[in-house]
Amino acid sequence: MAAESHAKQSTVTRVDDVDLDVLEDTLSFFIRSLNLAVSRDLDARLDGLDVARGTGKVTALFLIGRHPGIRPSVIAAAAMMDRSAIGRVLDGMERHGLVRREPDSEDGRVQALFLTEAGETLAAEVRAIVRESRAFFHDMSDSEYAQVVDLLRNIYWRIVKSHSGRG
Amino acid sequence: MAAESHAKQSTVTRVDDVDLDVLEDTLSFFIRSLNLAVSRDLDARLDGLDVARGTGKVTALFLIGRHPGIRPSVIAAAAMMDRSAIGRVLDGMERHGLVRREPDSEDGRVQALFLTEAGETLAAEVRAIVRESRAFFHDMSDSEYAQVVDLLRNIYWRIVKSHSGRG
DNA sequence: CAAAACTAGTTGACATCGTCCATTACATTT
DNA sequence: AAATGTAATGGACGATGTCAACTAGTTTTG
Repeated sequence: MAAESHAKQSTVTRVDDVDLDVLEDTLSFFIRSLNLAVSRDLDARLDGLDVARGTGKVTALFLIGRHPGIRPSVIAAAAMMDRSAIGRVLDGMERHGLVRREPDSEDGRVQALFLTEAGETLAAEVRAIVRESRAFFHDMSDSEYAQVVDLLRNIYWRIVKSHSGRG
Repeated sequence: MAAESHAKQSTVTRVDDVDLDVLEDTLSFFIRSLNLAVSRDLDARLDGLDVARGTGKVTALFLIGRHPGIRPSVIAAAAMMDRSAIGRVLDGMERHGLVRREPDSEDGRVQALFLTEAGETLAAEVRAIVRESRAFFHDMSDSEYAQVVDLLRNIYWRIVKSHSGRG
């Protein structure tokens, strides 16, 4: 479909002139490399806020805030992470006094997660910052932004659901 | 713009019913979490091929193949990575006999990178596999896929260029 | 020509992350 | 009561990205 300029090779000195080969039309490449840029940007905005570094903390903060009593495994699934990884994230957040873990009343294996006062406050701060992170994509129009979000959101939910159904 | 259902909280047991709060309309969230899923998928496809794990190896392979004599710092910029990180990636590829490093004839500080025979062969294999990775997004139509790629590609190049221009 | 400033690449230290595996505790099924 | 399955924890491991310090070569400046 796309223009496959697969012919000549040439040495380059500046990134601007680089040819990415197949990667030029590969969504996963852009997701993977933009992930680095986006994470750096978010980390900078969240600097000093107890939730910097990693997608897990922010996701956990919002999910617990929105669904008090939620269990760790649900957060793991939504963040596309391992249960043990989320466990460690929660350890850190508990240590920082953001999260409280209680045994679930119905199921003894399960933990129920709640935000502390500090957690609620932080969630509000972070919510504002996350909204501001839209600025990183300042050269996209609102409709373009909404378009990409819609398409990626669909993929996201398909994957999340397919992993919750089976294995 | 988007439906902000910011009111009620409720406990959930399944991921399917989860409300992501602001993240639901946040591009960086989907990029960050899809990055994990996409990387897992690619790693599985590349299993055993000397380039599994990490975006760096694949990017380096294609860039060197396309631009023989390219320098490490250009690859670093294109992969949105640190120069030192790329250096380590190249160490590994050199150890695996995929890449050759030569001193640049014009500038003594600079290295010129080339693929070995094995590198060329691998690049061809990986090119095919990367094309197949389109299957991961099988529930997107070709036009939707092209749409997202176009939009993300623009952002990608803006960031790459802005980082090459200044600091 | 000499000193200063800059650039390319390497190296080591460090924190984080994701994965794998074993273990404990509890539930549900039979 | 026994077996199977699920929730969470903990340790070990490898890979990754970042930062700062260092070497070496180049360009600029006076």
